[in-house]
Amino acid sequence: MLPLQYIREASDRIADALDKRGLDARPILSKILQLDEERRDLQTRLDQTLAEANRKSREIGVLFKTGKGAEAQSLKEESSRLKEDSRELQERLNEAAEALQESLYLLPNVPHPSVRPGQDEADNEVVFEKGAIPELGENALPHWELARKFDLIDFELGVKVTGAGFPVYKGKGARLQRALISYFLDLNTEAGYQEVQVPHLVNEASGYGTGQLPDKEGQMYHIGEDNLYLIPTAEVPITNIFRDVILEKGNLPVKYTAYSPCFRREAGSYGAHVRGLNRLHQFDKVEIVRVEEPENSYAALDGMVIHVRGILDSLELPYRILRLCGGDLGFTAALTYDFEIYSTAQQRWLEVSSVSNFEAFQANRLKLRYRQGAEKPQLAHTLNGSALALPRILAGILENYQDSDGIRVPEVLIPYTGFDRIS
RNA sequence: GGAGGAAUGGCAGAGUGGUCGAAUGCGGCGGUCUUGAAAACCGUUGAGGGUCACACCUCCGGGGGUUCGAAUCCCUCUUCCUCCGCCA
Repeated sequence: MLPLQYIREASDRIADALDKRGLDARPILSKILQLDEERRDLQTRLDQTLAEANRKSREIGVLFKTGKGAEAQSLKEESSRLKEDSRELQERLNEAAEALQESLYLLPNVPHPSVRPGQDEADNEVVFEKGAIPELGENALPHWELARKFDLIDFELGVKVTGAGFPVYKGKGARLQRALISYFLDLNTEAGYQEVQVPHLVNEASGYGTGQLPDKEGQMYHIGEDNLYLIPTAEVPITNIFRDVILEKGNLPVKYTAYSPCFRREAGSYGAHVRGLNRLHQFDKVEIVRVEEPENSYAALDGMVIHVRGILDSLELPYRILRLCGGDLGFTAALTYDFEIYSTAQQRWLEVSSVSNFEAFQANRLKLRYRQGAEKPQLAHTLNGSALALPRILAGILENYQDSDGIRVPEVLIPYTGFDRIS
């Protein structure tokens, strides 16, 4: 949610920037400005009415105290009348405020100046590419066949226990997965991110706080009986730690990392592109989250990109970095870099990380602020990224590290797996 | 799940109908004193709306009600604590 103050000051610039998303926000913006004015007008009138009523109440109090209770009667009646007026004003104010809120929820974040206009993923810009694509023999297999051949992942068993998209990892497959989680957490903590373990279910307020609600309701699994949602990413519980929080400037930046399973309904996606580990209902991810002061948030974003690059370099996987175009940019993000590794056996790129700056968009919903000394609190900036998402990394390792009779384990992971080869 | 108790400012903790946004203590900030620091003393110290700035309005867990007037009374929800039950 964009700060209202910002919309008042820069609605034209916002409209121009949102064109890059292919969205004409002008009608919504002018409605917001109009509702805002209406709301403020009603607020002023309500305040005046209440001020008058308060004054009379105080007078009545004084009259009673001085034993002139009889004189209070007419004041009581006047006060009652004011109270009735205020009730009506309050109702109209609530309606205006609610309408304003609804309109504000419709508005996505303003793209950063470096974001190009574009329709969809085809218009994303490749800003970096690294790593040789390995030459694999003709009998190179996609990861789902390797997983079956070496008994690493059992997709059918997952179907039996739960349903499609909930694989069972076995033996060295499970161990490799655990090794990756530990490896990522170690690298993140070394880079100054504090490790946290967070709940995997969140309440409604948290869903709103990070922007999954109300826009992406259908993406999350919902537990109706308790009105809780399974997290689609650790971003939700981690960032909501800071809901309704005022941080001291000296405590910024805040850097957290957490491992969590992620649950996504992914309604309506079937077919070859979701085969194997490519897209799951439950997957593992290690997330990094930062809270920054606005002046530093883009430097922080760069730092996160460099950090994620370092992880991919160490795994020696071929990867590229995309700057998302306006049309592909998530609702809450101002700037996003996607990381994709190349799946040699499938001959396609797989997204393994998405690193974003949300500027004040989430902070505004969260009421996440910071302050220096006696200054007025102001909205912080939030950022997050995957470092990294597991299943596709696993897929990439299986495919790119296969040879004629097995799969090598990347050098850096051997201390974590305890074996150097799957065969 | 059953029975009781509680929820107040960064923290602790007063306040049971009338200038209470709220005593007091601790903490924070500023100052006096000091070579410097500590101690002591003085001052200051919640958030949001609104205003050029004031005024003014809202907020004492959330929502609703009674009243001219609610932190204070009533209803309801949530959370926490104690006891019982169940349990990794």
